Amino acid sequence: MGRKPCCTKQGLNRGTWSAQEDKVLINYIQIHGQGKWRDLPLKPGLNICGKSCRLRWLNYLRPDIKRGNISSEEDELIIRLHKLLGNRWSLIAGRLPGRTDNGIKNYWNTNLSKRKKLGTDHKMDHNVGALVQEEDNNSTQLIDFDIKELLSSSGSLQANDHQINENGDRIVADGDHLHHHCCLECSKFSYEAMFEDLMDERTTRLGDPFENNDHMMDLNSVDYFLNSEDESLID
DNA sequence: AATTGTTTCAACCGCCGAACA
DNA sequence: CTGTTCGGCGGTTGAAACAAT
Repeated sequence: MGRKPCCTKQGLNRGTWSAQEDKVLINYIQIHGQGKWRDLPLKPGLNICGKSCRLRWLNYLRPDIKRGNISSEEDELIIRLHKLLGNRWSLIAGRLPGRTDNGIKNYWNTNLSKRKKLGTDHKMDHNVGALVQEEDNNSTQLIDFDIKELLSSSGSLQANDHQINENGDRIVADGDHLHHHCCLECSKFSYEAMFEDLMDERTTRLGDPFENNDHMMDLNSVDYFLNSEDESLID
């Protein structure tokens, strides 16, 4: 019944990795590839839990990793992606080639969150101008959300003639799209789900702004993606 | 040079969904 | 179908490095 246990987790080394342990791990992955973490503690000279091995490889030893020296472009991108995605570090890291989720999380916690507290990132605090498509009696309607209002924790949100109160309850209009994001049973409004759908919907219409060429993504395309209007959907 | 305070970031922890026997 | 583990994730910790006194 069930899987075999991965390791006994008893008597395994913890803490800072030695150069020898790094060498064994790199050697193992070169031969066996990633993903066989369970077998790693069995390797001679590597008495470390497989989970720790995975973390060491992904966050430190991987050959394509970039550490430190976050460029201003990356800095700006992290802020914008964080505004869109929240603390979903792996998603953010996926858009920054060579950067790890742990690295970006650390960077945010030590630099950006501090900056935000000091109120010095106001230049990034512009409207994204999100558009939500809503089906209503077979006609397509656009709802223009003000992202600043959307992200504010208090007050009601205006969406044309629709309103969403601070509890996330839609109190005027009806529509499939908002139904999708407003869990009426629990009255919880999911910004994340809404942003995900916005991203998907815009990607379909405008192409993937994150489609990169193995290196740095094009910030201009992100600006276009985030700020462009699609006149074809407006009545 | 010694001590104390601050910052950085690698590593750990616990949770969750997927996979598996 | 059920119970268990794996792999992945975000939050947090704490040792090491650095700065200030």
